[in-house]
Amino acid sequence: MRDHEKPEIRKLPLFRDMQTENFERLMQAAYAQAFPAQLDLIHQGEPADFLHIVMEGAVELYAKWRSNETTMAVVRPVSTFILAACIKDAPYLMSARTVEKSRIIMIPAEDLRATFRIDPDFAVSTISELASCYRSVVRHAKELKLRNSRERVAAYIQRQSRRAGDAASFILPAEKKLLASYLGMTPENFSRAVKSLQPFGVVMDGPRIIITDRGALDQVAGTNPLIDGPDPSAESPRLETDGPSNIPGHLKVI
Amino acid sequence: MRDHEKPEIRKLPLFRDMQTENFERLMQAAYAQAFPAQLDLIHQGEPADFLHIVMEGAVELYAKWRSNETTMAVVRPVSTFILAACIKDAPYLMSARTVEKSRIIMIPAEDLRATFRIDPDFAVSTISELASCYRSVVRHAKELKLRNSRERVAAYIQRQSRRAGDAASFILPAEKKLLASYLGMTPENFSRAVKSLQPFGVVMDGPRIIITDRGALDQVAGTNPLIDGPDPSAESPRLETDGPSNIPGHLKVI
DNA sequence: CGAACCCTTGACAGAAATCAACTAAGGTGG
DNA sequence: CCACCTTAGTTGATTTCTGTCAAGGGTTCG
Repeated sequence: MRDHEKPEIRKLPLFRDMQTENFERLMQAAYAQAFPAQLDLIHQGEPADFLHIVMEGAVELYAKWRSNETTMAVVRPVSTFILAACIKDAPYLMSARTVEKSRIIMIPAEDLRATFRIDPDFAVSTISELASCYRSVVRHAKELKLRNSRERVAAYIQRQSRRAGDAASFILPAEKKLLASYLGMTPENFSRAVKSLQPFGVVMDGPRIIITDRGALDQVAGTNPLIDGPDPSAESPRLETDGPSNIPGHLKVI
Repeated sequence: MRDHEKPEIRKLPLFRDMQTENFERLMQAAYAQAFPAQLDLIHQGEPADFLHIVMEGAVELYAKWRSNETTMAVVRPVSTFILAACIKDAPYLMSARTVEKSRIIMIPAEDLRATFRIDPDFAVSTISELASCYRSVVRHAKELKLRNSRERVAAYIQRQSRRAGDAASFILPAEKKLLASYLGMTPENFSRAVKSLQPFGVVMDGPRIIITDRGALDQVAGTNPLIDGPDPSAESPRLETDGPSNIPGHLKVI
């Protein structure tokens, strides 16, 4: 593990409050490794042996069934993933592959479980992290069930713009087919959905999205904190609330 | 609270391992109340004040957006619900209403949070409970994204049969329109989906489902523990694994 | 008994997936 | 450096799936 990485991990909400001694022990048991793009890290169904942390790059969490495959999330630095499987000592429900060249740290699940049993502060942090993950997936499921594909795309654009500080223009953070899969539609339909938002103030120029009429977009997107997550401008220094959804160590939004 | 209820709550995985003193204190702060059918208990967006426990009856967790409404889960005795919102001290992401006449116990969220900070065993139980909830929603999202409506219905029938001890026949545990909403389709389509399974060994007679050809049904359903949950026949006395999905205190499957 | 309500069925409309064709961009190997 | 190949993305045509609307049978409950 590189020198600068340990303090970065220590800053994550999950590890921030634990005892230094326990943190150091966890880190000693950890492995760090670099992977090229498009490499499979985890297969769904395998036993969960390691908690993973993305230090650089990006990792896609996806699921397969028969011949279908769908993206469940994309994890960016610095964040953990597949925490729940490690805790339950159960098979991974999702597979993971690198989207780009990535640097990953792996902490043995066994050590993790041992640590939250002896370190109450770490246990509390784990509770908080899991509750956030849970709420994140609930939002994802709500979005899938309540919005149609055009509304999902509109809301997604809305969220990204908001994350960029209410920017009128931003670059899509991943390949469009990946976004399409995350949003539960085909690449073709993603393309069409964006195009159909043109009368509502959305223009796409290659990887760039330009919002020309936010009011009209709002109208279609119907953004709602109970689906799209809390407003990142609403500062929430308290641990008890959902953190902003793209801060290091927080949620797995593309 | 009735005399027999406290020991029942104590048996839940969430409360089983905590210190007696802390359990007693939590119970003292709790309210018990009976509600008629179809009564709203919780509205999404409200601050999470109480952890709820269903002692009798059944509670539907649902979500609304614009004019759409969808069932996210049905909780049956004895189980907790909306744990994550309580932990994060954040707004409920889902609403809740009674399906039938129900008896509910409510534990102030504040006391809950205070308790897992001072009782390490309770913290560990909370971690385990949350991880289970998380995995449950991930499965739900996977099912929605990977299976079409007929496959979802087939898999649902498969799960219910398995839960009834691989029974060839069972009674649907809720109104069909509720099941349809949970499975992400309209009541009309649920009806048609079941009918379309007739050539694959499924007959519906009112509220009763009869499986005449399990092999054919398996073929359509493609049941998979990574979507449908672990096999309840696989006994898992260890706390670390996902428990059977309909045992008291465990997951929110209809 | 009437009034809801649930469920089913049919007809239709709309949404989304699939298939096919084409462009553009990026990478590879000569 | 260029020809070639692969891949992402877009668009159109078509099929399939799903939702909507409407009607009717059956049941429950006041």
